[in-house]
Amino acid sequence: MTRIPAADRRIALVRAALRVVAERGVAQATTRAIVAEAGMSLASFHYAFQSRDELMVELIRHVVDEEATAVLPEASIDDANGQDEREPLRQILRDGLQRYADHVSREPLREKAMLELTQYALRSPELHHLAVAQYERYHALAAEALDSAARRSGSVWLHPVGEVARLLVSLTDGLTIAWLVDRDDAATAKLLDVTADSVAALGRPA
Amino acid sequence: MTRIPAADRRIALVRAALRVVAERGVAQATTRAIVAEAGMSLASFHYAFQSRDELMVELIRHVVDEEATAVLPEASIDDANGQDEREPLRQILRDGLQRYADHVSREPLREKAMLELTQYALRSPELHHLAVAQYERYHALAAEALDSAARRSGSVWLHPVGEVARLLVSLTDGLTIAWLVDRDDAATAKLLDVTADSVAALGRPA
DNA sequence: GTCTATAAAGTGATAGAC
DNA sequence: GTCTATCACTTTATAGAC
Repeated sequence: MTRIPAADRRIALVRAALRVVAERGVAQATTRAIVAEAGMSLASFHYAFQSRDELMVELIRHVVDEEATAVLPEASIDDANGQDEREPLRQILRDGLQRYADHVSREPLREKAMLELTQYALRSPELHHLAVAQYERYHALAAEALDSAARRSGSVWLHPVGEVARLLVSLTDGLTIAWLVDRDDAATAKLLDVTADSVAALGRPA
Repeated sequence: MTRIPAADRRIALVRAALRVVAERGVAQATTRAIVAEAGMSLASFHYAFQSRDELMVELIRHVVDEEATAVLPEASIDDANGQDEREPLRQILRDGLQRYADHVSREPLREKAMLELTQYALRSPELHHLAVAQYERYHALAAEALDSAARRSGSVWLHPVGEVARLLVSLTDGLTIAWLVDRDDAATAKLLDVTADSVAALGRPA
């Protein structure tokens, strides 16, 4: 049972589409631009996908799956070193935010693409549920990271962790937009300080 | 010196364009859709504007000017009643956030349009500066509101107010996106509580 | 399965009558 | 100034040869 070529083509086209969306935006991600990026003919596109919309659905699914692992890889790794030395909650948050900010400034086009794809999904009744799934995923990941941070610092959250998670996701979305607009690294660094302070205030020693 | 008709037409077209963008998105805001909304012929569009891009520039300028007054009308009004009775900082913040959230849920299409227009501007070198101006404006307005909140509550901010302002703008952007995605009013209400707590932690009694 | 060629519909912009 | 008609181009999608 070898993998059928159509499936491979779909994957190649989705990846090409993501590159085009990142580089030039959703509006410029035409079928022609995508097949050119993938090195295929236009007809091959419609052999693999019934329509451009069908590709967009798969594209959004794809980035939701990927982004999850790309943005927050800190939750699990630092959790192994038991209860030996406790970092302050504020510092753990600051470090995590820094990792996120580094990710954004390393791949600004990708983050721009994520935001555009979310809004694209919000404009289509058929795609809206994909945006909902995307943000459920974000919230779950943020909650995990916050749980881990509380454990490692010996703290507890004063609000349900899901509520703090929604705050954290809102914060990261907002700071991403602000940075994409003005690319002000100094302001972002200070913003991370302030953010770490304000979120850390939502926890207390257990 | 009566106002020349072309100027009126430009205003009418900009307003029509905003309605189209809000209802159907930037991608669907074609010249034809806009003139239909404005009740004009296609040729009249190009009599008033050289190109669609020229209208988009004016549209973004227009919404930046308007949004400023629409979103944060609280800063000045409540400031008049001197030093008689002091509200707690946390409560002032919570009320302000509630006003913002009410605005968003009252005009979700408009907020969706604002976000789309920002991203549209971010994709064009010629329009990028408009997004920068938009966010400078937001940050200035947020700083004003935070100054006012500190005064009314007899508090001082532990960080420069500009930094807290950037946090506040990021927060509102983020919570707007989250709500546009899942329309979860209960989660948003709790988010506002958590947000007010965390931002209030950045101030202390003077 | 993969191509070229083309259909069918939509786009921004303009010409030219009035 | 304002319209209708149209140009030149791009888009998604398909037909049909190979």
